[in-house]
Amino acid sequence: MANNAVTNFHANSRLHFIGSWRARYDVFLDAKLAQKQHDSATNRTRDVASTSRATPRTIFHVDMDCFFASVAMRARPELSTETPLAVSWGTSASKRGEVSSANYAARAFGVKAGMWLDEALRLCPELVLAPYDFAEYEKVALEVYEILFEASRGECVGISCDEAFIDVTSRCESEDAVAVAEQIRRDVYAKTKCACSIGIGSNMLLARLATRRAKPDGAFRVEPKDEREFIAKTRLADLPGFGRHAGEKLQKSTKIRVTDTCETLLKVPVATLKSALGAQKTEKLLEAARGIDKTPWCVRPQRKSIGAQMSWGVRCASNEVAMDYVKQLVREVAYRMQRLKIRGRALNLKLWRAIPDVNTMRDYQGHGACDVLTRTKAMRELSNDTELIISEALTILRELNVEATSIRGLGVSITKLEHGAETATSPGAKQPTLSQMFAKRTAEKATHEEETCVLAASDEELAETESEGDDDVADTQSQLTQNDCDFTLFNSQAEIDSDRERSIRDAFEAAARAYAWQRFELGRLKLSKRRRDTLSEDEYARRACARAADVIATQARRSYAQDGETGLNALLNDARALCRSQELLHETYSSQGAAFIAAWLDRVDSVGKTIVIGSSSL
DNA sequence: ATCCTCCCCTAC
DNA sequence: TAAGGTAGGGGAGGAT
Repeated sequence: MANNAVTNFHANSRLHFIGSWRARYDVFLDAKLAQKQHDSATNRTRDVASTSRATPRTIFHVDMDCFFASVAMRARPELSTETPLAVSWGTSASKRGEVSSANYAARAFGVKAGMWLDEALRLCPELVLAPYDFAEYEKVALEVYEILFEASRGECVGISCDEAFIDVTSRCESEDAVAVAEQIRRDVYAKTKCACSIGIGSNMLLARLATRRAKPDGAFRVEPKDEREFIAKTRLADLPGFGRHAGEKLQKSTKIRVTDTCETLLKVPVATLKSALGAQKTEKLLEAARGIDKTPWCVRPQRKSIGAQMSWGVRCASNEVAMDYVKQLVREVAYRMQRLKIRGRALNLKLWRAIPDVNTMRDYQGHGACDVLTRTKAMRELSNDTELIISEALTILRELNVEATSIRGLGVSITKLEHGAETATSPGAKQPTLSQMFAKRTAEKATHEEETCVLAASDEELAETESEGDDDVADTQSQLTQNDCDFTLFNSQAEIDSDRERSIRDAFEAAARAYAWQRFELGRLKLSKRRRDTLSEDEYARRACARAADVIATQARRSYAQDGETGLNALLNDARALCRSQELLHETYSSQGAAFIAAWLDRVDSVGKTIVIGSSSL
């Protein structure tokens, strides 16, 4: 049971969404930069990835105001802006969980992000709670990025789903910076119904600090003549990179508090700071305290590591279970590497080991008090091959020699990466067929079908023929519930044990829907012309889904008959890959389709993991 | 000297 | 106590 919680959490967690933002954004960036190269044939080529800025620039720091809460608000048009609302995993009944984001009405009651829900409800009993909606955050974020790219002609550095820097130096030679910022803010609001704030400064640091003054829903510029004064009065806690531990160390050795200003810090002997914080950190801190920021401007930084970890609900009854967790993590990482065409040379295993006798039984699912161990190993070869990485990872796990029952979390990450390399060709790598599948979007002509992916039924298989008559309509209709299709993938109980049937059916249902939507939206999934004319678009899409599910069910049965469990797992991997590939298709899809597919992706993802982990820990 | 490993710290 | 993921940078100290 605990494993279900793990996998569901993993796919639905706010931290996972935030942490994996870069990967989603990269897909968008690639499309953007490719388009830009195309533009440069007609326009003048511009330096997209310039690495440093010596001269003063005009930098905007664009930050969405209480992003998750704003997105939640637009889904609830009946609420006035005066209604306090918070996004949280918990409900007002359970009062468990933390506030992830609170709108400004809620903040007026003292409700803040990070606060426990029971406290938030005590401060503000009428607080409206909204669930996470990751698909929607992604959609809004990319809409905002679209605007920022436009406004800055591609000079946009994405920080997260709700935050970015843009360089508008050249544009602000002829236009007033604040006016430009206000225009961007209006554009963002018009497109997304979400407010953002913009800080303006001569470098990224000053722009970021300016945003603090701009919020909420405003713009603020640090004028060049005011920079000295501005930074001098800035609190140390506001400087980026200056966290809790740095604050404590500083206070211990210098009596300076994080609430003191940069001005104060500069009076401290440099040697004192260095012994407390280290040379590099001191250097950076002192630069920041003078308003200097030498961070390179890089629109598309190269990824240096890629990994996945789990430290929630991890409980291992035996070594085999621990090995299964590791295998599952490696599959996730290898899959991402294959999709991104990245290979690596070094493997890092991270393991949370419970500290004996410390709060041991108090945990429900959390990792509790732990030592965190990490081990690095050079891999036999530059690779992104699932099996190779699994064997290397299991070697490390064995060498760490940790009692399985004390393991509270595991992580796998790959470093020393090489980009753009060819993908592993070993048997495990079925996914490339999917990249082939979706590479076609950008391909000049829509030649289809070297698709060997199990789920990728040919269009012919999916297409209904004109000759199918009204009987078929009735047939299909009988399979439809009021709002949805009925996806029966496994008809016989004997085909698969009933415990797992439900999960697998769920996964394939989601996969089938995603698949059908892709085809539908690409205009390649066709019902008969007559039917298309008589059905509403919604109804048409539903039938198309039902049709696709049917074909996939047949394939699933065939695959199970042929390869048993192995065949099913391969199918599940494909299902996950298929749904994930929606990330590649944002530009092609309608927003409705993209949102649907994103939701199904989550389901396939979690069901897929549940099955693999669950089956091996039975 | 320089690199590497195993941490620690930070941001979002 | 509590949905504790992903990624980057740096330091100490050992290996080369």
